[in-house]
Amino acid sequence: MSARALPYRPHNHDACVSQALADARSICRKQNARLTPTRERVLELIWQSHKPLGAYDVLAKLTAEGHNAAPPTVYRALDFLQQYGLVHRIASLNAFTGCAHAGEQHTGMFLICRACGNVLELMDPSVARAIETAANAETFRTETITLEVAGLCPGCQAGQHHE
Amino acid sequence: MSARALPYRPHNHDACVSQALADARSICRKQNARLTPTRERVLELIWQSHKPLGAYDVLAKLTAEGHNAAPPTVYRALDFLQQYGLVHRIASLNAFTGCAHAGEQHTGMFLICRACGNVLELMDPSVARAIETAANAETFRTETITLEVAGLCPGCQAGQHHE
DNA sequence: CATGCAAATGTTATAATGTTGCAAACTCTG
DNA sequence: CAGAGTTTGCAACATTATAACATTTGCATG
Ligand SMILES: [Zn+2]
Ligand SMILES: [Zn+2]
Ligand SMILES: [Zn+2]
Ligand SMILES: [Zn+2]
Repeated sequence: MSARALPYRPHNHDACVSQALADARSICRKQNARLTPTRERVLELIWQSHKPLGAYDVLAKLTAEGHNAAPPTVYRALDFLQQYGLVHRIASLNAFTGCAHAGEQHTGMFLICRACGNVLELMDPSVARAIETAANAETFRTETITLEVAGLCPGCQAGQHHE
Repeated sequence: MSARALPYRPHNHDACVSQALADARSICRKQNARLTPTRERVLELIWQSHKPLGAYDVLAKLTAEGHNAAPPTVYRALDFLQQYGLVHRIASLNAFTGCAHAGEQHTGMFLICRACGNVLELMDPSVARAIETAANAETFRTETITLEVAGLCPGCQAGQHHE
């Protein structure tokens, strides 16, 4: 057995967040994209949760800390972050999660625990290949893949629901 | 080359719809589920379009034909139809489409054309297997899979956008 | 047939999610 | 600094989905 994936066991999540922000700054710098304070703060808020955050969750957090924000503030920041591959939108949850493989070419596959709400992003080339093959067989030109798996994470299978 | 899949070429779609309704009646009868007039009409409206319909599209059609319907009317019918595997919800579109393999055990994979809006539902065991394998490797217990591929259908790759 | 229960529907209101349009402020460049 | 392009503030609005409660319907049973 391999060790449990990071979101499923205790760890210094502040370090994850710092790393993600550092990566984001680097990615944006390379592409001359402006990671403005609001955008960076939204990214940070999203990373601070292992569970995907809804746009209005983010909005509430911004408002709570005195930021004068409206829905477009958040949606624009999220659009930017998605565009540069820093966050993903989880369609089945109407929520957003930090990309665990920012900068790398990948097709996100999300394992979403229905009990604890945590999400693990996988990068599995063989899944991506199988999907491509199936689409090609129909002469379909693939552009974006939405792959979200709902179920029970290791922790919650045992009944011990964790945060 | 195999022939194009059904939605991508002209065919007698009325026959598709009739068949789908007949199947639905049979499936419901077997399970003692009541395919009431409203539920059946919603299923028919959804099948009559190769493009997924939003709940409010369905509502508008019902209203247009004199049915005294409100949002819950439609959402309840859709919930029922989903429960018995007669329609699928496409999360990335907030819309619903008739299930092309009702009654069969399957993981739906949807090819969604961003140009013409048509959706083709595939049933590909090797894709399902690859996803299961990847999830199992993380000790994740899969319950439901959302797999939606956006891109260009064969017709629209040539530039000839069709209905 | 009358009664009673459960499932289904009607009805109104409201919640949750996402967008448009325009003006003001900011940032970079020459 | 002037001008262009980008980002933000702000108000209104659009779309999607649900809650709560009353009413009706279908069906089994006495
Ligand atoms: Zn990612
Ligand atoms: Zn869990
Ligand atoms: Zn199906
Ligand atoms: Zn097309």
